[in-house]
Amino acid sequence: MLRTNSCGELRKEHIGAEVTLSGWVNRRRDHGGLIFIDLRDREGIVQTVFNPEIAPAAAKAAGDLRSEYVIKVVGKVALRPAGTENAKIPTGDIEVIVKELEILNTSKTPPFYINEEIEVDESLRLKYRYLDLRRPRMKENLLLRHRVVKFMHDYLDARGFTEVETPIFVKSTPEGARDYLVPSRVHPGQFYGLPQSPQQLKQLLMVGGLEKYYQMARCFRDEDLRADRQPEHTQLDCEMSFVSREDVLQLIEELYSSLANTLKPELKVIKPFPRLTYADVMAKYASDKPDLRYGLEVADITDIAGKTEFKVFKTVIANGGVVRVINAPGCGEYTKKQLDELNQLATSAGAKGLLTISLGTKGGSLNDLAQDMVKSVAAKFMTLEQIKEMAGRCKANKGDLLLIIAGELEKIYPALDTLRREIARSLKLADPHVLAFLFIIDFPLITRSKETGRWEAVNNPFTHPSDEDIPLLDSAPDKVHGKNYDLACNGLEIASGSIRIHRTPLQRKIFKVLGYSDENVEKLFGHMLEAFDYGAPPHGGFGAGIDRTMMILTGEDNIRDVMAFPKNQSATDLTFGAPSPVSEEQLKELHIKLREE
RNA sequence: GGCCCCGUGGUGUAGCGGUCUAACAUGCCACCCUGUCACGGUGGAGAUCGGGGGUUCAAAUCCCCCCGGGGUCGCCA
Repeated sequence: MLRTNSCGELRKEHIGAEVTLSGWVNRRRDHGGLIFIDLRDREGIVQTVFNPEIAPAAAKAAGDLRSEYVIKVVGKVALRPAGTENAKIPTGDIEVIVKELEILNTSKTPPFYINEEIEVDESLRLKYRYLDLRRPRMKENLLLRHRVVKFMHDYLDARGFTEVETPIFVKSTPEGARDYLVPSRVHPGQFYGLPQSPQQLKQLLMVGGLEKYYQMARCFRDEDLRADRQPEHTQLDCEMSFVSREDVLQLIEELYSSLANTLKPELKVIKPFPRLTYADVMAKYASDKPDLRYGLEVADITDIAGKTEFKVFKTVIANGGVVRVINAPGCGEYTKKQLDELNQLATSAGAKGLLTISLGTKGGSLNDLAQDMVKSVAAKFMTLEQIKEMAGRCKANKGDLLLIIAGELEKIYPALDTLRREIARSLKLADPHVLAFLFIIDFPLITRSKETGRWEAVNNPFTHPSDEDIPLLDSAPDKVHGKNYDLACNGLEIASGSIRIHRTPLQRKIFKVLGYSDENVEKLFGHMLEAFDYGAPPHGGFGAGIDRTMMILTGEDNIRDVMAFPKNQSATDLTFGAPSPVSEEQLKELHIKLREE
């Protein structure tokens, strides 16, 4: 027997028990005579004591132990002598007096600390991921991830959902992201595509009468990586028949709030989740996934700006542009350098420039503000009254800093969003103990493509248009809203879904508006349309990102820290060294000849 | 592909033209140490400063190119 107990579970009630423990040497304190070994397993750490007077052989052997050796000890749980308790660890009241020691395996000195929470170069962590996983942070993240997924399974099972697996080798379509491809050995020159999501499959499951389906679905996208994006990620994929948007939103809200309350009770969830239309979030937060843990709302001051003598404003407005402001509270005394940095940030996010107006020093109210307290390159082109009016729009006070961006509406959103995040970050406005969920609804269904100038689906072509907007499909497709919805939290998009089209004529109509030829529709979506013809029920659902869910629950700002074996930014797996070349024989079997670049 | 940031003993950092024959902490090795818990003490090994080129009397330090890593835009639900 290798163990009777885990290291981490031992408490006062185990005193007197003879236990066998196995684990890793977390730390060794060799006093010459007495040797203390902190023994670590998944559940925690316990102090073991080697006393040459009690067990001479074991004590002698313990002198050779080094960090990360794997050992088995047999000993007795004892109360620690008075005054030597360690309040920092849960097992700190007791210790194990060792009688026998067996070294199960030795270890080389690890390339980085496992027993200390020190920031280590991430490439090194990824190369030795199996060592990184021993560290408390990664271990806790993976254990929590398991409980989150388990909670979702239980939650949905209790509500009558059935988990159905869908294939990983599916058909490649030109829609959406770039597909990962798998060459077919049996069919020369042909390829499978890996699913970007099981979208069509789950709709067909609804046609198949499953009614309530879910799956922990692996999704693949061959696009560049980001802090919250990996080439493969896991989605809680869910679909229901005979539901309205309201039913789906209720389910998501219940699932996420009970999940957070159960597994992370120390985090505060604001209920009910606010629902904002896409138009609202863009106007107030310049983002479709705003962090609502802080205000810093964007205000429109186009009208006031138009009355000033500031030429930049006049030109922008004359060209149909707008002027927006964000208040940076208490930043009125920012230095030239700090203002330059904000400017830099705004311009690199696509703004033509950033106008700052410093509202003097803290103390007193906006009414006390005098012209000579105002600092801005544009100060002489506007009256004190105009400045106060702008300040009032964004609830600014004396001592604050107005950040103003002028330009074409669509083009200034990124800069406003960037500034809002930056101010919140530097002022530490986002409470790490709050989960600020919100639903975004009433997205536009169809938009004009920037590159091709053609109409394209904002979400996917299966999203049901809002009933009242259906008549607009011919006259003004861009005015049509969809029955889709997003769940965002703390600045991340967490889930996304919609009520789908379930009748062929409407689906054909959408394809027509999107400019698909009849021939293409048959080729790409014929199987879907045919399925709808056989009594497809009304249905809708969502896909929720498990990895991003883990990010908000753990507070990690990088998706790699909630995955066991993630890829780095260049999509390589540093543990295995994938991707890698393959043999000529393998290529030949797949009928593949490499191209000269 | 564009922009920004980073690369110094095993690890984390300091040094930012000369006093660097590269410092500190920790880890590692040896010896000492019977109540520590980031144990303590003494001694020791360990770095061609990511690579290449250039500027200079002199480069870890300045410039250029390359490589690697991260963030971001494009791309992507």
